[in-house]
Amino acid sequence: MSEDAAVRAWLRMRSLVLDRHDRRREAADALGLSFVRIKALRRVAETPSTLSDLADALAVDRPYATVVVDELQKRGLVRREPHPGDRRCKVVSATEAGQEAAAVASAILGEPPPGVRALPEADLAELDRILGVLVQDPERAR
Amino acid sequence: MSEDAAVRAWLRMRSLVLDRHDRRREAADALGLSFVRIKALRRVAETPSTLSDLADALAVDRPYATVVVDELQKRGLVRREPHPGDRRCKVVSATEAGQEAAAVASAILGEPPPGVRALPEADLAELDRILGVLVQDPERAR
DNA sequence: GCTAATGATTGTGCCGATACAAGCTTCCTG
DNA sequence: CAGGAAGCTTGTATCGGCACAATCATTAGC
Repeated sequence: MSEDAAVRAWLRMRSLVLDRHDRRREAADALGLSFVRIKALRRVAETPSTLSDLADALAVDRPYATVVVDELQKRGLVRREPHPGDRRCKVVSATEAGQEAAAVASAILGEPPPGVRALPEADLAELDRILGVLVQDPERAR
Repeated sequence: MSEDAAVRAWLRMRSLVLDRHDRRREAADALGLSFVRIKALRRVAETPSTLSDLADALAVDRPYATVVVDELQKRGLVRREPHPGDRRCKVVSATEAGQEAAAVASAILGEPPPGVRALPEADLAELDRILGVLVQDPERAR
């Protein structure tokens, strides 16, 4: 029973994010950047990180992370800075322009489906709260 | 205020589906099929459809839908049948093997993150109910 | 100080994702 | 029936995604 609710809820969430309201293409068109690059940009705009960390966050291998950052850097959206304390690392962070671009992306990707805004106040609060629990969940165990 | 909750809830949902619990790769590996192909397979397994409809559902152009179906057919997962009533159309449906493969995919993709199952009964019910409203929402308007 | 781990980069290469153009069959409408 | 619309297929071509292997720079452990 609750088994079913869990699966059903999950499938619904997936459907919403992946099918009914997937605006990734839109964001990609708006910025002229591919999905991964946008994800990388948004990530470093929020928390500057080393190439390795970024690679992990994007779930790609390190060499590819380098390529992605190269591209972003070529466009002046991010910069590489030496890591204080470990000269092997480079810390990637967003430039001014990068922050702006990231904001544009977030505006597009963060815009919820109309139905969400149309929700009764109470439902919205509930939804938000429960999702908050879920994203926090130390389910680092994959 | 509720503005923020809507955006936040949406971002959380996205994060959950796209980052924290994205098992698409896993499904792809398990079946030896790419994302789009799996999506196509699951779709026709549930509701047989014409190539055009499928193309729309996948958000790809028709020629590509043909390619995707070709591949699935070559593997014996789907079959093309003449559309009764319109001989221009082919109706694509899953074979026995296709149904099984689709079930495997669904088992992987439908498995919710552990946190969902760990939710208090009441929260889970709420979540499910609210998401039900959202997916139903005639937000066909993109 | 030497050797092994860690991090970044470069070079190579393959495959999936698609779009676009063109052609064929079938259907519909005048 | 003629002409055009609708649906499928084939052919062509480009591009992004991304892994792998090898290389160089640093750091860390013995």
